[in-house]
Amino acid sequence: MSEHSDYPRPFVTVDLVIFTIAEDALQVLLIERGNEPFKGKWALPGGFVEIDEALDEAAARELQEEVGVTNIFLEQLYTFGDPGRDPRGRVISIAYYALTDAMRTRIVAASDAADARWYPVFDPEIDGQLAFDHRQILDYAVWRLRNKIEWTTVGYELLPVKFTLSELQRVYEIILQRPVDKRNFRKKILGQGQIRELNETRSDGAHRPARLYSFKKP
Amino acid sequence: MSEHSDYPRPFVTVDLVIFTIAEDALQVLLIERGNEPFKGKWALPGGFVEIDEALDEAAARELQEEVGVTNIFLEQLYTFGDPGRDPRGRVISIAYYALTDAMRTRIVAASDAADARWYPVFDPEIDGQLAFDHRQILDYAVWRLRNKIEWTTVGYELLPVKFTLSELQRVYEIILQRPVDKRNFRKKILGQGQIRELNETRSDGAHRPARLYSFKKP
DNA sequence: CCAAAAGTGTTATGCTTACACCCATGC
DNA sequence: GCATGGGTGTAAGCATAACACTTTTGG
Repeated sequence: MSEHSDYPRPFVTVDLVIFTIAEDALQVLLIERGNEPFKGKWALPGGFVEIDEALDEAAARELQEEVGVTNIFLEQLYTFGDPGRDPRGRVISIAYYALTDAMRTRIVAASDAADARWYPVFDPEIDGQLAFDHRQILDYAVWRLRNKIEWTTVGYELLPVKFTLSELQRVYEIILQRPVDKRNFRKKILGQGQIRELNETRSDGAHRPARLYSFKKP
Repeated sequence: MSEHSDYPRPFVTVDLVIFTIAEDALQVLLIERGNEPFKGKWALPGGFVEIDEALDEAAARELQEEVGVTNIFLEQLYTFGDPGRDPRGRVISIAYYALTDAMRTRIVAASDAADARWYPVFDPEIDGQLAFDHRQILDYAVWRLRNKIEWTTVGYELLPVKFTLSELQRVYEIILQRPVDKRNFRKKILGQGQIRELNETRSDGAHRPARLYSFKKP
């Protein structure tokens, strides 16, 4: 690095892949674009990184602005910067992904957004509807999430504080898109020692009530 | 994203963690800083992203400029962008890591570099000598490399085209910083089906000559 | 008493680990 | 013939995968 001042400076944004589980599906928050380019298409929420703000802070701020939640799982994913990914100019975007319980969010439309909504990730309806390179970003986020739940405890982040093991198992099945064996699942999850058994049950209709659990925060 | 033109634009660079194996150690390429800030300290090679250049291209170009190699393993690592990481201004850096056979490289000093050299990564000599947040970047790169060699075939990238299994095993031991069982290692590597047995041996002194192998490019 | 989800153990299989001796060569 | 690294197989332990019935509740 020699001298700074004469170098071209691209725009830098953060884009967010915000996942939740709702209606028995993995959902991602998308915003309908109100302006060109890609008017009428759907885009991941995002925004510019302020000059005095860390990248994680920018992502957390966007998260707060878009869905009104703080303090949820948020991790840097990858940085996308192909020239031409945004027809308006050189925009480098640091993508993050976040996991939240759907009930904690309140979706707030962004200023230039005609609409914001949850979209089922694996629904073919979404194909061809994404703006910019956001299909690529979303695919990468799904790939990371799938890997991550196999060897970490990140699945809890999609559920409320108190949950049943069946609910957690369903989260895994929805993300992995394959059935999971009930007994092996319980053995594995309980064996991780990250989950606390509560002295409460939830009665959810005409069945045996399920025991509630919560995640042990470290 | 509303209007572009009125947003602050940080500088964007790529930084490279270039690994090689030499003198029975994992080495990283560092450049002695000739100017303030951090004059006299050692920094990872890096440079600005040109306005019409993809991030991967910028990283590959730096690699070519610094060590004169092309077409080696190069992967995006993480993006570092804390305000204050560079005292000269807001600089967001996309870190990459690369793996190369030491013999393929010819180290070329950068324009403002007093010196460039390989440093042993696990040598305490390196402590406190790194400029900017480059200690953090290096630590993260080592962590990624360690994970990656456990479940991929990336180890080959640090060796010449033809190599012996003992050499490959030593690469693993050096990276993981622990001994590896010879028979289990050979079983695992050969079982991956990514390596071709050559009809050649290398005689390396007063011992039984070792059979040579090469990596099957996909 | 019926329907529906909750809950619970054992066996088989495959993968990972531990471990010790003979082989081929140069000097 | 000796020193040195190259090369080889088997048994034990551990983790993963497959699999079916009983329990508890509301209606």
